[in-house]
Amino acid sequence: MAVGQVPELPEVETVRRGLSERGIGQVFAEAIVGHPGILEDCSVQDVAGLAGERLERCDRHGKYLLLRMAGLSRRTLVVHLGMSGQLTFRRADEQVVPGTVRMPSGYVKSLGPPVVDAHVHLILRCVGGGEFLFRDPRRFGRILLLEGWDTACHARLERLGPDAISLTARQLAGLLAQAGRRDVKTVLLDQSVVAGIGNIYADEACFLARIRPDRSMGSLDSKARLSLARAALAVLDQGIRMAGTTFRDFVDVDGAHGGNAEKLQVYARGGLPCLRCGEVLSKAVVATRGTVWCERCQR
DNA sequence: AGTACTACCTGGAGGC
DNA sequence: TGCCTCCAGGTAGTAC
Repeated sequence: MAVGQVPELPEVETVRRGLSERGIGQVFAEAIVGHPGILEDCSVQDVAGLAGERLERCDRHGKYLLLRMAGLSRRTLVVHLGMSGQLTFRRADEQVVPGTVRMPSGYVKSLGPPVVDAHVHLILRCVGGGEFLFRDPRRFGRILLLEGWDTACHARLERLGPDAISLTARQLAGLLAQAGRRDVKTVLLDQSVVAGIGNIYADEACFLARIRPDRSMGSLDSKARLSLARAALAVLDQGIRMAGTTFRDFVDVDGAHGGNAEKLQVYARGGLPCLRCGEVLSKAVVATRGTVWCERCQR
């Protein structure tokens, strides 16, 4: 079966944590754009102007990484990993060799060296050696450079709803209640309702909550909405603890794969038996996305 | 106004 | 073996 890999909230959070460990305090010596098409509302020259800037902190809103620059400019380099984006860091004195690393959760990840090829669209060289690499074969990723730390100044970020894991289950359930009569899955994927949920975690949340993804959100009572909200937060939390889901491309800043793929209950399992009841899992297009659910478990 | 659909893009998988 | 076609999906823009 053809499967994708999508940087959703847990994957982007995994990258953010790695960048915070490896990148904060680094001063950029040079910024090189490989493919200008990934830039949005900024030029190659604008990005080159990052030379001399120091990375002060790394935040995240939904699937967007927010690299905050120190100093007078206080600019923000915004990175969206799109479908296949990777943001890795290579230390100059570091020979990255394939191996394993044990996560705090106990999961052992495999390590691979960052690949440098024609799909690397941005290189941020650091003073003293080392470099950030943005690599994105499908080029759905985007890079923006904002003046200041206020991300609401750009339309793309201004229309985002609150970050999913900043919410309590009750708060999230409340947002779902206001989301109209669209399919449950359509609402979960709508970044203006809540930011961070993509196709994988939407399907997993529906399965955990025992709710069909093609039901109208308006048909859910308050108890079901709360159940769905709790399920969404639970699958996101598990994804973060497992350092993300890797099918093919997703890696953290050190080139390590995430461990969540083996935890998935429905995503990419269409036609296989339900892990809860044994029923053959259904697969169809819902909200214009490949969607898998159990006819028996999900109502 | 709210909702639905399509273009963008490339690598991998499967068919013949 | 190799070529061809199809499929994956996040977001903005367009159409209804």
